[in-house]
Amino acid sequence: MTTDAEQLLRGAGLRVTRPRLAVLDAVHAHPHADTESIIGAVRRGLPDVSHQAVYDSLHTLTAAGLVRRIQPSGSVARYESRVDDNHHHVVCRSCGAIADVDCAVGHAPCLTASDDSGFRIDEAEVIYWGLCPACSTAPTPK
Amino acid sequence: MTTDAEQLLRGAGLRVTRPRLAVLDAVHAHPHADTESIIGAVRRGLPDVSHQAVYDSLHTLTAAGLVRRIQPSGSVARYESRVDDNHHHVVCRSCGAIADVDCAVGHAPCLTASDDSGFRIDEAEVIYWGLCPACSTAPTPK
DNA sequence: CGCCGTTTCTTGAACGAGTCAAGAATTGTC
DNA sequence: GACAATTCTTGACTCGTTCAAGAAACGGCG
Repeated sequence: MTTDAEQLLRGAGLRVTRPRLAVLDAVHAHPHADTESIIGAVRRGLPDVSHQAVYDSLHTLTAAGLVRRIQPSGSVARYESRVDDNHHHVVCRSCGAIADVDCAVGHAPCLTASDDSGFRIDEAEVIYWGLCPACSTAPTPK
Repeated sequence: MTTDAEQLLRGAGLRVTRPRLAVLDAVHAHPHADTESIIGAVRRGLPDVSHQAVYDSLHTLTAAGLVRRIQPSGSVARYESRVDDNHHHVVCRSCGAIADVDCAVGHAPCLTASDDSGFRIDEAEVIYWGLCPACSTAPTPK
């Protein structure tokens, strides 16, 4: 496992550091986790990492395209390791649960807007809002 | 104009207050404005409104469906008055500019996920990421 | 194998959008 | 007009995230 992560980092031209390896593992192990959860997961194997190291690592990994950052309205930043496979997310309005959804309309056509206003579009991000199975049957979150 | 806004509020079963009217006007006048801009716009006509009144009004109006809240990753909350017409947004990665885009695939089919994981989906939100015309020709944001 | 320059991490303070809470003012109804 | 309910004002406060300075780790080189 560590070897995997190490190769990913080297492949991206990044230095291999303990915090980065741990962060990469944590994101793989906990898809859609927020930063605080990732800090917790990282510290299980590396008790003394600073929160800042995790923030820095997440930024670096995101910039390198090794993890993806998502942030639905009203939520804190979350991270996942599925990248470059054109999938989207469903978010529960009630409990905030997130699940993956493959692209609705085939391969990657979501990238086509009807009128792009002159923008050079490079990514289409889709978030479906609704209620997860649990909240759907048992309403009234509060 | 005020009459319009007043009818919208009454139609939604909301009390008609000066701050709410001003907020509604401001959102109509400045699509995709963030909260701070809206506060500024509101205070041009109503100098003594508290920021809290604006926050409250925006929440109420959003809950009533009179305005829509959008919040692209890394941005603060923004509001717009186009509701219920199934349009999406393009966001410039460089300068943060936002433009409207009509639904790519016809009427409202974006609401169909390929596999909804058991969620009861009620809305599909699409954000296209790219570079606006200005940033596209003049690169290097920094 | 050990040194060196660069990058990354630690520590701790700071920031800003947004929220909470208590009391005063306003709304709409009787 | 007066009352109950809602909304607004004021001001403190939270929480995720960023900033900044110095210490430590990384990896290329001899």
